[in-house]
Amino acid sequence: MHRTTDRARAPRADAQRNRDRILDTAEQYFSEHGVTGSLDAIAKRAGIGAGTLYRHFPNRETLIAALLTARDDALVARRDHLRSGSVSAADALDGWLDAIAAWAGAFDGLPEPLRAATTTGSSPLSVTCQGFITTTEEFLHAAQDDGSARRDVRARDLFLAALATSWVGGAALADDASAAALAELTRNGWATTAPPERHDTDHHDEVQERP
Amino acid sequence: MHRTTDRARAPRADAQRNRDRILDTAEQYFSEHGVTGSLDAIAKRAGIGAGTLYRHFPNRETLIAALLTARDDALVARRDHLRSGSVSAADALDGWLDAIAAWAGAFDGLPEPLRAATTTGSSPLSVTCQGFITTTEEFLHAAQDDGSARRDVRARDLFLAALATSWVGGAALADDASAAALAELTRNGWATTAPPERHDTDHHDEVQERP
DNA sequence: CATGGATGCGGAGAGAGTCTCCGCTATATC
DNA sequence: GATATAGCGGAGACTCTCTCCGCATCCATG
Repeated sequence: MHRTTDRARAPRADAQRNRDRILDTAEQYFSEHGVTGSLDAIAKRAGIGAGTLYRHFPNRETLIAALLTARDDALVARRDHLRSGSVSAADALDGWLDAIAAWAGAFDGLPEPLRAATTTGSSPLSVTCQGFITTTEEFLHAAQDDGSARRDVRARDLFLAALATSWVGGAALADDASAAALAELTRNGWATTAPPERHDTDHHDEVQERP
Repeated sequence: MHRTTDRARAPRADAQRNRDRILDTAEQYFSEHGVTGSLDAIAKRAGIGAGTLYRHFPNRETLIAALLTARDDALVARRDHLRSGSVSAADALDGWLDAIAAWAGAFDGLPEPLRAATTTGSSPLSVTCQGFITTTEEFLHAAQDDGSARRDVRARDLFLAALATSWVGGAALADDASAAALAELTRNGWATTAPPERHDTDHHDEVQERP
């Protein structure tokens, strides 16, 4: 035996390089063809063998998750900005849900695996989604506490609604207006006051729970 | 030449029989495996060759559309019932959207091709969807006219929202409550009055269009 | 620098699915 | 019955996912 410590050996340089190449290529390929694009095609374009791709990312979901962690940073930044910003709780929640929808729209077809991940606990995507649901909860509670959000709404459902918004606007040929409309519909849904134009006289006279 | 008339020959009996077998088998298979189930497997289970299946239904979408026309009748019946029923315009719209969501949930994964069909004009599913959007428009207009629905909502978007509801509750392991929540969210979204419990004092004081 | 074991590479190929092609069969008509 | 033909079936071309394993590469050590 040659090693005296039991720390793992440093990762091989080529392995790291290949991983990066895969990620770069996948980012580009998924942008062009959506998240259902061929993985073998990505390997070929990246100039590596299929086996290498599958060793780094055993399945499509893992690859997507890795791709998304890069973007997670942006979302976390947005969260922090909204958190510390001077906007109202309602606007913060609104902004956050917008951010989720935008994030879920990073690639064509992305909402589908995200929804699957929110309902089937065990996958790299699941933990990401779970984290964002928790953040949604935070914003939602704040909005509920100051009376600007209905109390009979759950964070998980708002998250799913944001995903759904993204899903509706999904496929290449979709209609942007529809996604916006669904987002608006959702906002009207959770807000305590039916917004006439947006930011109107807020008479939150009726906030009640559903048993 | 043997025929003197130029009438088309009567359709072959086996063709009709095969078509029916395919439809029956597909109905069953899709119920078990969702609309993405293998078409060749359906052919095999139906006891016919793959070629026969593909001659009758050149692609999955066509098969789905054929399968759905059977169910369309139920939806049309529901429409007529709601139309002539004594319920309020708001309840009619609500009931109709419910019916759409239920229809779109007939098979796992059905919402996806339906959404695709609503945005890409040319397919058998598209015309079906278009028809239902038109009906949605009818119910929506009625509700808008009596002030129970916001005027800044489009029928197409409500249809997509119903599809989205079904999509959220989609995959086998999904959470029924979430689908219900999204439906409720949507209802709160289009109704002019934020429903405290359901059917409350309706003070539709603010109905306005968005430019 | 040399070397040897661990680590990672790559691509052939198995398996599953979609869809086509075309020789043959079953069917409707005469 | 005879015959023209609509329709059948399944082999097989193509695509995609994913595995396996002989071989190349890298890094730690002497």
